Amino acid sequence: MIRTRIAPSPTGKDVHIGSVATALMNYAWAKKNNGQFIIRIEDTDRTRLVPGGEEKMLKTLQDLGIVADESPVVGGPFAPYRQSERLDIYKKYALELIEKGKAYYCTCTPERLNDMRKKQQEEKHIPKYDRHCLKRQEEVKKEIEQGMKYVVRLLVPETEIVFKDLIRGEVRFQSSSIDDQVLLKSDGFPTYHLGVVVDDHLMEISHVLRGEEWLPSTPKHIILYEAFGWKPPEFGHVSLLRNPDKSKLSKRKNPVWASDYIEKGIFKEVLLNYLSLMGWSHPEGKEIFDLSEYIRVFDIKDIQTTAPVFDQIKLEWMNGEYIRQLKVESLKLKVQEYIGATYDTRLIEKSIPLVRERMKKLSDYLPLTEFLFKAPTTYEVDIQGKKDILTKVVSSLEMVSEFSAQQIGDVMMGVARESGLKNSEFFQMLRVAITGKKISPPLNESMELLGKEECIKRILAI
RNA sequence: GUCGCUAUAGUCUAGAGGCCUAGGACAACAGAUUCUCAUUCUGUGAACACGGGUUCGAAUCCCGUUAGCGACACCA
Repeated sequence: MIRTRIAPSPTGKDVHIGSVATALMNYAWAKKNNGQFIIRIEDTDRTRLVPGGEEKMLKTLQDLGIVADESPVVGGPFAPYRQSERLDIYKKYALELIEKGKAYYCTCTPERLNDMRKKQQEEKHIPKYDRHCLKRQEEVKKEIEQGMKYVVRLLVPETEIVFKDLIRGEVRFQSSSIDDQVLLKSDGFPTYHLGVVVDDHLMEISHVLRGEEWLPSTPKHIILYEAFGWKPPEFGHVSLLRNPDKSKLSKRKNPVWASDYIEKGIFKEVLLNYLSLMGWSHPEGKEIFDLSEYIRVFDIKDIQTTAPVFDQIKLEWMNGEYIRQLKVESLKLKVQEYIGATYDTRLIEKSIPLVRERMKKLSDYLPLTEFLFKAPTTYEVDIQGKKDILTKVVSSLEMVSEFSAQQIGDVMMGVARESGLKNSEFFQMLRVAITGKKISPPLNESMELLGKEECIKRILAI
């Protein structure tokens, strides 16, 4: 049985797009194999907890269509799915390791640890716990009985750890470079390492696809699995998304929350489609495809090892492609939902065909069509000197019987010819008079939408 | 600093020893269509990091160098 999971920490205001990318792969792998996809919340760091972060994260994932079979919201056979509610479990397993001699108590203070590391750094040694407490366990136990704060540390054995990464192949580490990891913190919460191993085992996770940043921690996890006598899952480490300068994607340099993109008017399906193309490509070279197709053709063995730069330009191009595929009615609904209910429905609907080719994202709609809802108050070009021509425009417009784009165009061509201006000059002047801008949707059609009266009013206002 | 991962155009990628005078997409540039912008269409420039091997033959395999990134917490 294939069971995958993502284990995000609610330390941000929403789900990180990097998490969305790995969630997508885990989800696809589970669904492709008729398995289950699980969301587990790893909220063991109380100092970094962001209020509301978990709810938002869970909701976004749900909205994106990455739906969990088991999670804190829907529950499941291995509940609870929130680590802060599983404290007893971690404690029990930490004690089991101590009994087996695979872990030990430590009462070293942060101060002592700091001093120790400082000294090690000065002597150019790698900072590593000196096992001060390991040699005095009886003493340490007494200290604990007297109420002293303590942690549980993993006793890292002297060995070589070799494992086969699903994406990178064989990877080996010497355990001598690994510190005796803290497993249980002095506040009774587990560290990531304990929590992730215990839960992945208990929840019967078969495949762990996670960010490359975890690769150096994997030997620690394997040591833990061995200490418990458990079979580790398959690991696959996915490359990290990058900023344009190739550093790890960060909010200082890039929008990183899924909601940043949704709020800009990037479609959810586009975010998934684009993210799926980070480090993976469709076997037929297709760029545009939906989630069900992705699930059908996705395979872990096709995941690339190089770390991709997240390119907003290409993301927006893709969104534009989706926009142009939409029917007028569907795009209208999306636009309405995006801009709110205060705009004239009829105008929105009529304007969609005019701007559909010009939009890359929903936030492009309003800047493009503002002039339809409101007369311009400023003009990008000074057309005061063209008043005599504009007067002729007005009288010609007044005579148009059927105020259609076609008729308006015919009549305006006539005025343009008489005006002595080049077509481009004439129409730019008229465009500015009507819209205030040098660039706009097709002018004749726009004028038709505004109606004869409004057009004349706007020209006379110059 | 130590350990690890990675290395095809500005970017995303195809490529699993001969099919590669390296393919596609975004971006750029040029042209066509056009009342502007956009769409659409056509075209152009642009890459196998470097050095050694292995082989009849290497973008593809091996080693080294360089570079980038990541990890070295009572954070995940």
